[in-house]
Amino acid sequence: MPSTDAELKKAGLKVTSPRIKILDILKKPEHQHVSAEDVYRILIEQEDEVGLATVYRVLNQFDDAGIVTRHHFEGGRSVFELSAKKHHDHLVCLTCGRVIEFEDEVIERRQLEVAQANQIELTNHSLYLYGECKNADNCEYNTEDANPGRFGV
Amino acid sequence: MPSTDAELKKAGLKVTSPRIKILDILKKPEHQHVSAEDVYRILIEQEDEVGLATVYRVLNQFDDAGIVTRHHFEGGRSVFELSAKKHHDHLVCLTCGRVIEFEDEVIERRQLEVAQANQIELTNHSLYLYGECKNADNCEYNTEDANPGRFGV
DNA sequence: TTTGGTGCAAACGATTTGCAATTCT
DNA sequence: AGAATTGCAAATCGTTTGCACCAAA
Repeated sequence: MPSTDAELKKAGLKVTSPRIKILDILKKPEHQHVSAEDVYRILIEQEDEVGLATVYRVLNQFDDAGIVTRHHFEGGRSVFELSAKKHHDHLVCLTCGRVIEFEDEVIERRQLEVAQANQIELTNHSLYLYGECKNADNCEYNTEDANPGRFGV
Repeated sequence: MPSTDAELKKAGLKVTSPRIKILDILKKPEHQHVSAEDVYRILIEQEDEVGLATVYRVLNQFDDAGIVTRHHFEGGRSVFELSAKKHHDHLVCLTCGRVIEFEDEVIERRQLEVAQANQIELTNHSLYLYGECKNADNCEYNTEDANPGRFGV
């Protein structure tokens, strides 16, 4: 895996302090799905002074460069995620906000067939499943990771 | 099918002129997927004076009442559609903005299985397929219905 | 040095809200 | 009458931009 610096260079982006910090944040497993405001808040919490506008700009550049993928969850705001090596969809718990990634061959194949049947050349798709954890134990609600209401319906 | 008036009453909403006009617009087949601004524009075109704020309020009330379903297509703004008698997903042409509704048993079933496997009680889901019409002929781009860029990536 | 990047504040587009005037029941 | 609804303008929210200043190559 290339270093953060190398990744930025490869994307044709100058290696700057804000970009390094933001990319490093996105790389942390606990920050798999964050909004621009989330990133901004995290930066402030770790005492790094980066303007909100810069966060938006950098995130957009990362999106353009293919470093991150932008998602439109219910609720309006954009959520970013490090571009996965592998395609996957999302299962979101509406109670605790936990996001589970999954991939289903059958669904993927059917999507292509549906598009085909309608004479459409599929360029991309988005599938989100929303639900609630069956056992309170599984549910991360009340956990420090919990972000209740964030994906509220 | 109940009259517009009856539907509003059943939803516990007072029968007012703006609500009747908006619901009637939503019922037209050519307005299956419209944004609040779309509705507002249509109202003005047909010489009906209704405030934009009212359009938003009414659309939200309809959503709460289950009369319409709100969608979050790529691009930010919300698109509303008369609640379907039958569940379906969407296939969107990014070139002409045309929206094709479809339903696929296999996909539906797999979704439930995926949720089940992850101990999540599925409450709802959203699946959007984005692509481009294969033949320029099929593509409604340049048609009066066309709304290019509206769903642009 | 030269080109691109950054912060800040103002600008934006979509949507919501406070409030006084108006309309259903 | 009395409660719900509307219009308008001001307020929000998430996001983008103009511009003077600063930093990487």
